[in-house]
Order: sequence, then C-alpha cells, then structure tokens
Amino acid sequence: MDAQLKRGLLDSCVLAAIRNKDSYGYQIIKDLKPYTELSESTLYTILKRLESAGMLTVRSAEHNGRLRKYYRITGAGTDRLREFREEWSEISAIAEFIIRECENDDKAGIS
Amino acid sequence: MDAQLKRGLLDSCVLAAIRNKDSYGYQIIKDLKPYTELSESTLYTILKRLESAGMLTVRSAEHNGRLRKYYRITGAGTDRLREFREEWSEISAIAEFIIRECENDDKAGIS
DNA sequence: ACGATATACATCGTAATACGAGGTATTATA
DNA sequence: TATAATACCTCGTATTACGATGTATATCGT
Repeated sequence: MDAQLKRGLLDSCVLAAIRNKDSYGYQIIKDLKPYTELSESTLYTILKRLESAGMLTVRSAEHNGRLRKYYRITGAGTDRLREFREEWSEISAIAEFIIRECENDDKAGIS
Repeated sequence: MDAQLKRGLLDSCVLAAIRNKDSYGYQIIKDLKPYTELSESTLYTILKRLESAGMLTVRSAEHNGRLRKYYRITGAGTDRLREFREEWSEISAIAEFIIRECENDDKAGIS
C-alpha cells in the first residue's frame, strides 16, 4: 500500500492499540497486523515520538529474562484520539469527493 | 488540520478535480476549496509531480493576455483514481479501528 | 489616476515521517 | 544445532505539504 496515505494515521493507530491495556512493541505489531503491517523501525520511531509528545509513558519490566517496555496512554493521548476522530471526518469528506468522481465513470459506462 | 493526514490524498484530489473537464491551477484551487484549501505552492508541486508520472498532460493557452496552463488527465491518471478507491478501503479500515477505540470510551462513560 | 485585490504562473527550503537495512541478545522449536 | 521467534534499537533516505517569496497582468473601487 502507498505509505503516504498512512501518514499521520499510524500515531493514532498505536495509541488505539494501547488504549485499553498497556502493551509493548512486539505485541503492538501483532495486534495491529490485521489492520496494517508496520515494521519495527516504524513502530519504535512512533513510540519515541509519542513519548516525547507526552502521549504515553513507558515502564520497563523483565519477562523471562528478556526486557520488555510497557507503554501506557496518557490523558493527552486519549485527547489526541478524540482529535483524530474529528479530523478524520474532514479527511473522509475529501476522499468521498475523489471516489465520487470515480463512480461517475462507472455510471457512464466508461471502462 | 494535520497536514500529514492529507499525504497521498492530494494527488488523487487534483486528478479528481480535472477528471471531467480540463482545468488550470487557479481554477483547481477554487474548485477544491469546499473540500480542502491547498496553497499554490502545494498545487504546483503536485501538478509537476503528476505530469512527470504521466498522470496528466499540459497545454498552454492564452486567456486575456495572461498565460494559462490547462491540465488534462491521462489513462494512467484515471487508473490511479481507481487504485485510490481500492487503497482507501484499506485506509478506512484502519481509521475505523481507531475510531472504534474512541467510541468504547464513550459507551463506558469515561470522560 | 492609483492603490488594492484578483488572477496566474513559478522556485526554494524545511519539517515531518514511513520504512528498509542493519545491529544486539535471549528463548523456543524442529 | 541451526532456525525461527521474541524483543529491543539506530541510521539514512525518499516523499511531500507548505510557508515564504518572486514575477506579471487585469479589474475594481474611490
């Protein structure tokens, strides 16, 4: 898929993934796989960014001798998710305009 | 609005704007204003990009002593619009996942 | 007559970000 | 005993939306 279309979407996507339960990198990737496959380099960049922006907090924990970093969403993070919902209605309106143009073709029978 | 969310959307948006009739820069901006306000610098970058990619052709014409460059969509351009429609259903699925998480809050009555 | 606004094009630099390539280390599985 | 899975990380690059800025003509109000 065109990576550009996902711009700005993934931050909120990661926030949504930790919305109801704290989670860690590897788990987030698995949870999001049905929706979008994001690479580790992409995810860790996003997690760093979200942490810097105060959207989530981090806690290190040991699990079977391996390090795990659990991420928890903050109030600012949930606010951001709400903002996303509003912005998305604007984005949808743009996309619907584009798709409407495609459908005009279909109705007119143009291949 | 977050500029990142518009990434990749604007190319298709401009193609949609010239889908049914040839148009020129200034007119495209006016036509798209109800959906999204894009600056001239943004538009001309996009038009150049789409031309290089063979998505549209350009024709110069004089109008009241002023230069106008009319843009016409190509077959590759209409193909691109169809591709967009397919990609958008994937993007929508991601957005719906995010929004679903927001709505869980609302149902639970969490502020 | 003259300034403001609209029309119409263009370039340059910057910030943001998705991702590939590569790295480290442990545990489980075939 | 390899191979995969788990689990973290950094660096560089390509893409692109946009602000700032520039050029030039037409139109409109006062």
